[in-house]
Amino acid sequence: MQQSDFFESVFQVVKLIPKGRVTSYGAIATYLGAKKSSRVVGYAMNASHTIPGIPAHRVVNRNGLLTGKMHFGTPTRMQELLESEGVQVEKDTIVGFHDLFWDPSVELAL
DNA sequence: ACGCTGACGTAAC
DNA sequence: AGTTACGCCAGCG
Repeated sequence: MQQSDFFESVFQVVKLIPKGRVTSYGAIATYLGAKKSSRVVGYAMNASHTIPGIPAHRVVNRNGLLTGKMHFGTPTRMQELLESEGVQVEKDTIVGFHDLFWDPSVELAL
């Protein structure tokens, strides 16, 4: 495997996201020290389809919007998974996103 | 081999 | 306050 060091790092962080918590692409990018590469983080998620154990549904954009929901096979799959973990989702947006936000640069820094 | 696009985010206008 | 442009990197036409 070893897609790219950046991809690999992203996958590691995503896999560390606790159940019932969510994070943003930018948060991961910033944690990796490349906040400008937030786009690449999202792109890494796309590659996560080829790798098992990547809860990509726990990763949303800065607005808490399920931008990648359409990539889960069904447009509602991502929302279903989040709600299944206790995350309230309304209109494809995570309710209380700021409260459920899991920042790797903070959580992993401890 | 070259260029466009794409699960984002920040800055500028 | 809303819209447009740019940066980043890899996959695909």
